[in-house]
Amino acid sequence: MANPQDRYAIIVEKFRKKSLKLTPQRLAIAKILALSKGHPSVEEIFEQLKKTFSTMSLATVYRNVLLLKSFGDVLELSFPDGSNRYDGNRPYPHPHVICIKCGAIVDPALDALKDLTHLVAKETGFQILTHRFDFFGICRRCQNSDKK
Amino acid sequence: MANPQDRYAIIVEKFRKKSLKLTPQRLAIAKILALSKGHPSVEEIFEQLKKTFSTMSLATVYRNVLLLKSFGDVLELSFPDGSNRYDGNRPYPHPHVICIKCGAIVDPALDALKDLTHLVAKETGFQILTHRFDFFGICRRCQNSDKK
DNA sequence: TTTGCTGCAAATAGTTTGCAGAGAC
DNA sequence: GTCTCTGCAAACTATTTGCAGCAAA
Repeated sequence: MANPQDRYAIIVEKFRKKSLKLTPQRLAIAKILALSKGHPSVEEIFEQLKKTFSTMSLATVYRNVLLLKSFGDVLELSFPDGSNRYDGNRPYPHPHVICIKCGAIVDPALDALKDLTHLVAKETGFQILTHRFDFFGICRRCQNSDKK
Repeated sequence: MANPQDRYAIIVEKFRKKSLKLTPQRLAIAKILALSKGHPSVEEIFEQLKKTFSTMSLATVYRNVLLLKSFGDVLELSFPDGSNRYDGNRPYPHPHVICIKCGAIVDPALDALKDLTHLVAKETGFQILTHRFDFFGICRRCQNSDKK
């Protein structure tokens, strides 16, 4: 994983190369996605930016997140309840472990994964382009607070 | 995997045990989900049932699919584009391989999976309840038709 | 007869779109 | 000065809900 500052620089550079305008709103959205340690939702990005840009619009957040997704610089995590959160640090597919109580997301190391992709390609004849591998459960903290 | 007729019988038995009414609509929805070889969407179930029940309502399909999900008799497959499809044959989590061109869904055998769950539980301290493991790619047929 | 289910219509939530003015280059 | 982007409001889509009548048990 690239360091967050680098990820931000990479994204800005892509905007430049594609002759897209570097508006303050766009840069701020990119910065949140690249630097955030968590996995913010569109709503969270919007709330955070309203402090700086009083006229910030949800539509602008949606448009720019879509743009970054299309560049492959943001990974969309879609949850069973239909909500989406975004990862700008590791924009490539990787497994997640998600707490269904508190919403925490952990990224486990799971080296066996690459082999599985090949295995599946071989077995099914598909050309595999991407995947999604998420575990749902209860994190250690929530397990403990249940016991109270 | 139980044979489809058995799956249907199991579901009907659950309705009975829970003192839920065996309405013709409910039974028809359960039957489609249990017997269908594909992975129908709510819309598809609805379209199919309109032929038999001219007054069939989408709300009824949604309500009964929800019911079956809550019993663990139907697995929801949610796609990146936000659409949902349902599997009543194998209602437990299992991997899918999905063609992004034609929408075909294949269920590969993937025995390594159980070990991975334990591995992840150990590494993260989570109590893992369920998971989702989907591959996206292009099926053999669509690969060939591209070449034309 | 009782209770829960269905069908309809309205409500809801998340996301997208059209358009006019603002701002990046 | 040009052309894209933003902000706003309206549109849209998938799903859920309230309610009155209907049907299963």
